[in-house]
Amino acid sequence: MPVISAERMQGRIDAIIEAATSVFGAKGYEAASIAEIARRAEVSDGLIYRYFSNKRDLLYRVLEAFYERVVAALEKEAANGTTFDSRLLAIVRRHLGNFVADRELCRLFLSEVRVASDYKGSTIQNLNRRYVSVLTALIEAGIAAGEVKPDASPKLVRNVIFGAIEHIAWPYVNGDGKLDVEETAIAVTNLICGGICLPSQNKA
Amino acid sequence: MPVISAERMQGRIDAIIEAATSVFGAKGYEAASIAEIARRAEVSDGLIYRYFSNKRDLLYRVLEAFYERVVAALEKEAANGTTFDSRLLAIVRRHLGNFVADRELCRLFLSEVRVASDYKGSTIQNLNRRYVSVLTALIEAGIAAGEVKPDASPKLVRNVIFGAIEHIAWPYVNGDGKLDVEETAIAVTNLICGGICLPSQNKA
Amino acid sequence: MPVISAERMQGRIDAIIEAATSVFGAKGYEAASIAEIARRAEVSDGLIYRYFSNKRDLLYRVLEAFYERVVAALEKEAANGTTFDSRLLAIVRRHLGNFVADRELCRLFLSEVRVASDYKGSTIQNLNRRYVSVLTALIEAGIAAGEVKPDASPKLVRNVIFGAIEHIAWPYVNGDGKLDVEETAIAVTNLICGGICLPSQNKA
Amino acid sequence: MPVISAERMQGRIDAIIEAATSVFGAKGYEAASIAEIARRAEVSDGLIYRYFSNKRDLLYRVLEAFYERVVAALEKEAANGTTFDSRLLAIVRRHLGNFVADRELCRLFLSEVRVASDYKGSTIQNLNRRYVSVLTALIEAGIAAGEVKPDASPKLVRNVIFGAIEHIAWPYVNGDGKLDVEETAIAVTNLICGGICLPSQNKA
DNA sequence: CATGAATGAGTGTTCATTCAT
DNA sequence: AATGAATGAACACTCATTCAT
Repeated sequence: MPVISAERMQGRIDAIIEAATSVFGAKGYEAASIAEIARRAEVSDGLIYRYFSNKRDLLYRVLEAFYERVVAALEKEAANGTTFDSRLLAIVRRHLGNFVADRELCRLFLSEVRVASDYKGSTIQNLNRRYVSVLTALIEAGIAAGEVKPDASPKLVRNVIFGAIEHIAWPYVNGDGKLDVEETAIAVTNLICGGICLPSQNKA
Repeated sequence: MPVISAERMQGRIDAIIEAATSVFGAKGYEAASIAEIARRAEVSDGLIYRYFSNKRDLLYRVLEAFYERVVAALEKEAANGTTFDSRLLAIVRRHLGNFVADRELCRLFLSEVRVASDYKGSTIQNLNRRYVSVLTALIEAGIAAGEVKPDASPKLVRNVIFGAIEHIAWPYVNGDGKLDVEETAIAVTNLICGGICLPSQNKA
Repeated sequence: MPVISAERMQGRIDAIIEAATSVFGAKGYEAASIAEIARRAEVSDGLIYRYFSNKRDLLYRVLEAFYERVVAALEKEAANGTTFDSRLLAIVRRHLGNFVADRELCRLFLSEVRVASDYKGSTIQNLNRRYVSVLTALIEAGIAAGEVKPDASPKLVRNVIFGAIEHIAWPYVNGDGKLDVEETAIAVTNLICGGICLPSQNKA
Repeated sequence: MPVISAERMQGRIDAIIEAATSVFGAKGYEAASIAEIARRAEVSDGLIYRYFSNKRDLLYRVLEAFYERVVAALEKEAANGTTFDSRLLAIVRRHLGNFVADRELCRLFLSEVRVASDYKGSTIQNLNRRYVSVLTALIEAGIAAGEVKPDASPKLVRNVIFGAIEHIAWPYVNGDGKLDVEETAIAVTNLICGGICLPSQNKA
């Protein structure tokens, strides 16, 4: 029988995650200190270790909370739309939009987590798989519906699209340059759909 | 009149860079210690600071040496080929090949440098610009030659291609999975050239 | 609600200051190491940094504790006495006595602090000002009472007296020679009061 | 038979001392580096060790050169004058003047040497003894001539005077405040000669 | 349950000095 | 004689984590 109520406990956890989100976001993982997070959450240092096993775990939980939100939104997004083109555009637009809406958290993910050795096998990686599988599914559906070339590899296409978008968004995420979501989304979608080569060239 | 010959001096520098390459590669930047690098280079700790201004500088110099090599190779590669397709394939193939040939250094670059705050304005960034400009130039040439759609944005295309390749290569670079250079190069090149959508779809 | 009692906390601080006093006193500031101070205080290195912001701060706090004691004693001393002569003698005697009673701390102050660039504006300097102002006030009172020449500059006189005493005490403080407090106090006081020149000389 | 001429050797030594004087003067002993001194003297690091046994020795030689100059000047000064008063004033004036003329070297001496453990028994201390003995001799002469009270202790008087002057000059030497040599010299001399107490007081 | 005092491992960097060339 | 490359010891400070209170 817990001495504090489940609600209060959850409130504590949420407060810590919220504080950690802003401190990690503002300073990065290394430069952030548990003491500062505790202070901001109005909690003692030690309490953090009751709910999180260590600093790294706290980072992951911050990003999990974020990723869950983002995965849900993408999955919902994917339910809409009729044609392949429009649905692809919607996914690309939303993915790009995430970088703008949550720049700090995206930077945290790209620079501190995906690149780290403990990423493999983590909950975050599983969330990432769910996230990207939305696009894989769309492509498979596109093939089935005859909208996408039957010999396209869904996984390859998905990697090309996400890789492209992240590469394009990174300078912005890293605090350098602007990012026009709509324009970029359309350009990327068109490129992926139609390719860059002139048909005449291929015939020649 | 230097007390040691220029050759010996260069030998020292090379030994340090080589040692640093392997230690940084094996442990990552943070976990690597100057003392271990010095030991491996059979040099005193202090000597490293005669040739490199600090640990960070040493990391950059390791990657600069690598990047210079890679840039030169890509520029040479780009000089060959006749058609746009064949030249694009060559560039893609080589870029992918770099990840296989120098996995550790690529990981170092992707995980410790490109993501870091001191990347902007660094010599490495300039080398990176030279590197990617090879592709930009090819696309511009392709447009001029009527091989590439005139409304293609060379910069966007370049970002999509490099982003895609890095995204695809990352799991391998990070020590997970395989990477079939030839197969991947062809698949990516085809996708970029021809897109994924069936022409009939666009007409509908 | 602190985890340890205020007494125990103060005990820790006192132990650190005491340990620092003896280590700084024995080896001087530079040669003293935080590790040794911590060991002697039976405390971890890190704890010192909870109570003191850095090594320099620790030195200052050691001397502040000392100086506060000494200032209070001098101010109390200054309250006694009737004639100017007797009160001046008491101050001179006490100042000289401090060098004997706390040789190590005096040496620390003279050789590591007063001479340092961070002395200006420090708490120690303020304590020093309070300390010396006791003498300035006495001289002003002496002038007001007609015991001291009306054209004597209190500040100059004060500087001459403290400068003289410190100069005389230094060899002793630095571990060389003896210091007879009473004899010296009387000699200095007489010299300051009566000067060294024979009246007949001045008339001639 | 030396491979270089004695003149050239002396030239080297002088150049090193001159360079050391300015570097030590500008940065203090600790912050000065042998490398910088060597660079400024247009000499190799190693050569310094041919003429000076170590960094500390170099500091002492810098100050010896300075002190020899200053001692000679004071001894010459002391030869002039007729009355005790005028000769005392001249010595006090010159001593104060040294702080103004060679502020950096005086600071070096007061803050880095006189306070150090290796001062005792050094050549510098011997020069200092010669320097102050000029004043002792004057006082003894004053006593012999009936100008100074016969019971005045020459050594005590000398210490009071030098202590006072150094105490007064220190803030200026340390880069804080001004120093009016003439005014201060007169005030100090008068105080020492005549004392501060009113004769009437002593009779009462 | 909560606190926050206490721990202590871990390391980049400088520079006086030496000695092979 | 002169050089300057090479050495290597020495240390304050931080902060994630623990556990006595």
